[in-house]
Amino acid sequence: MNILLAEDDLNLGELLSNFLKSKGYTVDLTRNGKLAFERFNQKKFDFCIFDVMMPEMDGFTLTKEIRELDKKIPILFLTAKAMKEDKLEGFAIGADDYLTKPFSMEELLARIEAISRRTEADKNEGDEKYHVGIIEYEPTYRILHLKEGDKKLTTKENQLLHLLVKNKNEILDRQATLRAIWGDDNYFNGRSMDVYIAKIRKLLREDPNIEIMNVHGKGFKLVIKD
Amino acid sequence: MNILLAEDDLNLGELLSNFLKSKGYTVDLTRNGKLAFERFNQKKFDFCIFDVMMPEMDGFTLTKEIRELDKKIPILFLTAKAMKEDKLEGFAIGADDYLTKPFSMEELLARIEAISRRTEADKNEGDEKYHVGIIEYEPTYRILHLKEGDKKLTTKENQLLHLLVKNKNEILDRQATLRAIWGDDNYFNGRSMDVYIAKIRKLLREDPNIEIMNVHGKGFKLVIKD
DNA sequence: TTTACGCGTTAAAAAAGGTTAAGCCGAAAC
DNA sequence: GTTTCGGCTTAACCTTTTTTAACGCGTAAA
Repeated sequence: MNILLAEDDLNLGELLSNFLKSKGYTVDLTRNGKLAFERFNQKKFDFCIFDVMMPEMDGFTLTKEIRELDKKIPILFLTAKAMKEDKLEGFAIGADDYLTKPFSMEELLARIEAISRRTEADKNEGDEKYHVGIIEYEPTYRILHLKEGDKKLTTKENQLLHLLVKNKNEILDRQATLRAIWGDDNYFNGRSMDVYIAKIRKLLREDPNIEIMNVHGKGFKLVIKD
Repeated sequence: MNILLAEDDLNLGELLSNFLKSKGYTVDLTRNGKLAFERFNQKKFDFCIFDVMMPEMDGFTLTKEIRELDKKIPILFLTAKAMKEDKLEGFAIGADDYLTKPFSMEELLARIEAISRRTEADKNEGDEKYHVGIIEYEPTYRILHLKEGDKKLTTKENQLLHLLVKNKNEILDRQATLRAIWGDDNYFNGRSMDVYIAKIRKLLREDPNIEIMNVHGKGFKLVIKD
């Protein structure tokens, strides 16, 4: 299982990372929210552990950004103080659990396992495979199975399509998507994204029931008629 | 089934959310009425559960706002105290049921299922399809089936028409609609809405029995003669 | 009945998006 | 080391969508 760990205290970070690795998990340690977000968009994770207070981008902001793109991934917060408001805000934005420092390693492990068990039901272990209308799509291998043969997607095409598919029937927020894939939501990246939407639309034309509709000023939405 | 849950006590909120999810429902948890209202306007829900007392916007106000836009969606209230007046007021503004804390999960589930069963008759699972006079309308795909062919609606046209149709024969409150679609009921957005009403009237001219009438100072009302 | 005010409608301005092609740049091939 | 190629960005041009402006009319309050 891949865990994304964001912790600015490097001693604690290393400690946690090593402990979890010793328990058989794969751990990516980052030292602030911004780096964690970048990492999140590069690799597929199954679990997140975020320190609340971090430089560059705090755990709350990070969680909000991630929740725009992934509604399901479990997120566990670490905090120095037992501040109730923090706790409440944490849950409000989609945290799954909360751990107050100092905590024992065993406690951490117990929480991780508990949450994993709970969310295991709808977990996509390993390779994902989607059916987009009549088209099959494998984001892991960046392949789109079209009538005329398999089409290999480029990195950006794949990232964008993957997000669209994961958020089928829901609006994929423009800004959040830009920050997720391009790292910055400036004007030019926005235009670049529009170009990619055009590319993807062309690829999906094979099935006339597939539509990537624009929600003016908000973002895009993948809809499939049937 | 999509449930909108508004509860400021995040511990309780999480508890409920997880319980309902485990029962197969899809749950969106928000921590106050304002956020709940925003969420309500972004996604299609089948059921609401609101705490009465919340910061920013309480359950009553929230219900009033929502009832301006949707007369049918079932709303269940949660309250800490067994205040009779609360209960009465709750029903007065359109609550479907009422649950006093503390309550058991089973009780909650029973109520939800009871209410759902009761209102199931006119439940639109998935894709909606309306008959506006002789014109067919599919809000999900933003399509209006006119004689001369299908007309694709823009985001705003669709949002507004959808609200009108859902509130057929009833006044669609001006301010509430503006807040729902534009996010703000200032003067300019108001004029913008008037422009859209004009656009929609033009589109619906095909059937002379359809009329979007203005209720001075209150809002608009879609009526169909026959 | 006069005076605001709210709405109806059309047109123009502004913003956002759709699409294609050209340019750029780094990695692989030669 | 140079060339070639693939992928991404930027530019250009056009269309669509939304907002703002302008002007006229009906309604309700003073």
